[in-house]
Amino acid sequence: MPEGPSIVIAKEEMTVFICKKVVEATGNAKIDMERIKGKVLTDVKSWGKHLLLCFDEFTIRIHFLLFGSYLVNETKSAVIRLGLAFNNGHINFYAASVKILEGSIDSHYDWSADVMSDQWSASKTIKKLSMNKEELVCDVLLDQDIFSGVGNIIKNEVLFRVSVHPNSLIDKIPPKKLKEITEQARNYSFDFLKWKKQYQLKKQWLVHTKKECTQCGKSLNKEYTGKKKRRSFFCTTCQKLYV
DNA sequence: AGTCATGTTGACGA
DNA sequence: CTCGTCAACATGAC
Repeated sequence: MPEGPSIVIAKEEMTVFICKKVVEATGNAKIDMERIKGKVLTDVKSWGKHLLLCFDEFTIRIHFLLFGSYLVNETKSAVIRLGLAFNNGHINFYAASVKILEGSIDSHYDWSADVMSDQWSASKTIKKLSMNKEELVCDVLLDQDIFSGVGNIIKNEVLFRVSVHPNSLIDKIPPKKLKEITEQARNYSFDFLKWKKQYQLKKQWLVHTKKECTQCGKSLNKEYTGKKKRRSFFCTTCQKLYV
């Protein structure tokens, strides 16, 4: 479920409930269910991996972490974290992090950081990169304040696309290359969205979980890289290391 | 059947 | 105070 494009799909599935009143709010989430009951869902938004259910004076923030899931107009035999019933259907969330954000949603998020947002800004992203020169590119791509919505799959695929080694230091990557990384983080995210909708995301992976390089045929490296120690798949021949 | 993973937070100690 | 490390959460794919 987790990466940004998947949250966009979730958001799209839930727009049918906009302007509808919550008839019943249930589940074991540690939030005030009574406060939600009777309120009208005013909008459904997303910021990176956050799914945002907006009401007049507050927003329910859903984060699926690694194992979270949701069902629209369906139910499965699992503990419901949050269940919202409307007159035209219902949503169930499972194993997700649920939090209430007070007041205007704009006060909580920098929309220009979200790679899926129409307010996304390449120039602001590059500015943030210039403030993180001592970091490795594999860490920076996973930094949600810089590339909100990018997850480990997108990280690996983007680095392969632009031929950059995950252990490259931001300071040593040429500006033109940094721009390419930034633009591809967004481009790949939209490809991810398209492929996921066609149920052929995995089929499109060029490095993630792969054994051999799809470009040169040599065997790929699998390492847990950077401060974040997330697994990276890369080709030492095709992906240049900037240090 | 056991291992691992599209993720994040908070506790703890150095 | 800041940094790094680790546990915790919880589910499905292989």
